Amino acid sequence: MTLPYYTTDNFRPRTSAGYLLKRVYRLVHMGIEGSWEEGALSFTQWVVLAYLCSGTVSTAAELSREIGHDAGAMTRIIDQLEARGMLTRERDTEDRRIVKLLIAAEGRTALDTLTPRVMDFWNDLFSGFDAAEIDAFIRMLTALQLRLDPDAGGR
Amino acid sequence: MTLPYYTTDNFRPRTSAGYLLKRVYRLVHMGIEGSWEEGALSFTQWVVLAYLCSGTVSTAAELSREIGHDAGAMTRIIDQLEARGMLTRERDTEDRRIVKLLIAAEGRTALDTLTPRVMDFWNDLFSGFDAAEIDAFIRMLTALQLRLDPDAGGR
DNA sequence: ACATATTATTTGCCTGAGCAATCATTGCTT
DNA sequence: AAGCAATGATTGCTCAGGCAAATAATATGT
Repeated sequence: MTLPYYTTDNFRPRTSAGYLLKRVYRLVHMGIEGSWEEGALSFTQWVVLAYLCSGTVSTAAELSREIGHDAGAMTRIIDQLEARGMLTRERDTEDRRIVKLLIAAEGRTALDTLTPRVMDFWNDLFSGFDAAEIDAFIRMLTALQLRLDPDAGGR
Repeated sequence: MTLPYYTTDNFRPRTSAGYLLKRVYRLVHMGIEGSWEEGALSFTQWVVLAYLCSGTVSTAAELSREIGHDAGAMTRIIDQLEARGMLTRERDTEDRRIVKLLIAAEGRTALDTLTPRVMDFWNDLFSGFDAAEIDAFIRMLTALQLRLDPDAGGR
């Protein structure tokens, strides 16, 4: 049994984990997307394409579960990507509820351009820290995620 | 000069820091707000009140800078809090551009109820980790924030 | 003093995400 | 086989947040 981390004395908005999580995420998100040229994909669209390309998911439902994104909103993101020729929809023949998503050539070239930029952004941000620190940071985030959403690991 | 952390081989959406940051923040946000009863403040409204109560900020502009929240949206949050009697606006007499925000008794009682719940949520989430791990996690978040927004430290 | 730049606040507009409802399809139960 | 629950995809609705413009007041430079 460990002691409580926060007490009335040491709990301050500025140094609280919630404030920092939100702030860092937002700065990263805007930092990455802001460096892309006008007319490029949005960060969220990139995430969807990257998941699709990784081969771990192939439908809208899987994507929304995996990313933790609303299914309705996912439909619209896919609409946009389809309209831009980044992917195609194909009704599954065995289970006709399912629409399989197939990344198109256009989508692959977009990924080839954008993914290295995302990696560079993170590598730049992480430069100066040693790998053990970063590993610990990511392990902590993973552990917190798992505790907040026990299903997350089983997927 | 350190080696790049991410390479084409090890960079996967699922284990990337961006995915984890977003997911953990969202789960925390919804976990906290979801545990409050119907009709309570929103999490964002609580954050604003908590900052105000801490005494480190006293105007809308300071709040939006501090929290990293849009100034226009901040006006509306303050509108809501004012409408619910949680705070009052008072035009500054020396610099008439400024509207000083004063937390009301109603606001203090709301904070007295909600703030311990937020602390409990975090303490619960952090239980099982030792303080050194949590410290390292928060130090890392702080360092990343500072690197992403160098002005953040000076405030 | 006067013109210009900056800051604080507010408003309108637009986009994107969450929620609930709907429809089609499949799986399960009896 | 029929009924019912569960799943996948989609749509309309609503709301919150980001952006840009407008307004008012103050600071700065010449």
